[in-house]
Amino acid sequence: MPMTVKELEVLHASQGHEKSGLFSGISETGLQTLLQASSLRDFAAGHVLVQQGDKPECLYMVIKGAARTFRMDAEGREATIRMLLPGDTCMEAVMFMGGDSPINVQVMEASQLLLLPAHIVKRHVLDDAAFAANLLRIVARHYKNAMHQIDAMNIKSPLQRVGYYFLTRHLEMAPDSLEFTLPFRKQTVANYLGITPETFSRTLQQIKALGIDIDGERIKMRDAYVLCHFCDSDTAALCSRHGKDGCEQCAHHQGNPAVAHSVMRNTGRT
Amino acid sequence: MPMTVKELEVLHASQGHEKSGLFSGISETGLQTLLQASSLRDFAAGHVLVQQGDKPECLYMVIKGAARTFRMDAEGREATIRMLLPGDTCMEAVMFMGGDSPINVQVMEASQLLLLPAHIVKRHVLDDAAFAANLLRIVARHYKNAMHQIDAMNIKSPLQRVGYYFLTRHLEMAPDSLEFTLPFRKQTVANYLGITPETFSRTLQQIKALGIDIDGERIKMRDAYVLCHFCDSDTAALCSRHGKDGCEQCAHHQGNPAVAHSVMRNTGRT
DNA sequence: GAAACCTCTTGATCTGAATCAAGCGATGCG
DNA sequence: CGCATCGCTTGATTCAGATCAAGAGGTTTC
Repeated sequence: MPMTVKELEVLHASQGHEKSGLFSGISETGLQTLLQASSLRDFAAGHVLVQQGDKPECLYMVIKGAARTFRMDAEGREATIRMLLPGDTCMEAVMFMGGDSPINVQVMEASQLLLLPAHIVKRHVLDDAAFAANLLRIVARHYKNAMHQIDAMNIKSPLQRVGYYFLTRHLEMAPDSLEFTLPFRKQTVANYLGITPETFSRTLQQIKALGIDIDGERIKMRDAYVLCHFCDSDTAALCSRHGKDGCEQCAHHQGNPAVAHSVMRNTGRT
Repeated sequence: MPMTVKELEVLHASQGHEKSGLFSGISETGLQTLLQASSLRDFAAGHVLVQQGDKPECLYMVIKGAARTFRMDAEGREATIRMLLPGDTCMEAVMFMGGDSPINVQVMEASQLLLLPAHIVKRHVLDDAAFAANLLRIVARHYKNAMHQIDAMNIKSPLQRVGYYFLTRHLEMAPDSLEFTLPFRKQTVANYLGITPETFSRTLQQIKALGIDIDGERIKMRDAYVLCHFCDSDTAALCSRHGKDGCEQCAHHQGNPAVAHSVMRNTGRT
């Protein structure tokens, strides 16, 4: 089921917020090949696209709406891996992992997605190094994000997790504004951060005390530097204010004797 | 500093335990190009190869010894991301993330590593789709691993984490034996699992009660099915005993009404 | 327009892992 | 040979976040 002309138009219109770069730099004919094989479909809120254990059949790109990927244990408790907004893709990594899908994918609101069959993607990777490189970049970015999640869980307190999440949200959504919104409902964000909705709620109270106004899903910062406490060396690179005067926190990123020192301990056998 | 003939021999000898498949399926000339540009070096235990914030300069492959990748927060606390044994590579993903390295890499015992300069790797990816596909597979596998870590932290109790870790160790190291060893010292494993050494130690006591004998770093299972409790759908695919009679636990993987049911709740707005 | 529902918030209690603090047994060194 | 060191274990205590329970505010439904 190739796409109709109308659908292609919709897709092109969507390229504006195309963050993933899945198609960037690839030849026009290559793009045509891929799009011919794809289809554009609408899904209702809550629709489950992929379940753990399914064979990965498609790469999904969110055109309109939102989705999430998550894992579930035997008791039915969920750990959110990623939350997707328009332009984001999922299952690109899964199809190269080998074996069945380790994740569930669920549409979170009425959404429109582009579906690209897995066998097409796999074949095209071997034909087109630029496409392969794009996928590599995307998967590497996911991996980076996963690493952040890991150390957030291992290391950070709820306040730090939420603060860091706010910082990345702010930088990604509206770096020039003192205001941004939560792109998902609070319980979803809480699960993504690995805390309960109750704890999330209480943590928001603490955040308010730092000078951030929270009104429903609207977050208003008193000034541009209130989130600097939560900045780390990765994130600093994305922040236009990094190193400026107001950013007191940044002092401890560059030299960071604590790091060098701490790394040097802890040698040892296998 | 290209490799000497002798070093090349060492490398080829090492291909036996080459898990990563970094070079599999690529042309002989391509391989030569890559190896010409690489070097083989020895490092002492504890040596830090990369620190957070460094520019990624090399891809590292462990030939002999062991290494680990980890992140550190401002207070100097560490979260281990991966632990590398011979044949494993690191920094392949980082060089495609853009920006500085979000991780530290440290050699854990006297080790020999292959160093492949980042600019060579990046260039070769665009020349050789097979190489790009190999990298994609490797990074995807890391990502999968990271996802396991995430849900382990989010969801699982220490007992479940350790059990799951033992299961994967067992399947990876010696699927046909009732015995395997911890490849790292206990405090390192504990950190990888996101728990303290004390908790790890206590958890091992619980594990013993399940019929697993722990003598230092040697782990002996009473029978092949004692770890089945910790199996999940991902891991089942690797387990030769999956579905056999002794594997009672597996019953709940196939139908798994809990999963289907639980997924269906939890719809909702953005 | 009232009732039912849903999300989020707030409060009280409980639990389990971190922390603090010894103690044990190997290994290495003077 | 005895002492120090290191990795691990074990015990006691603490405390943060989960859980349980209730309530407030907003939206949908009939």
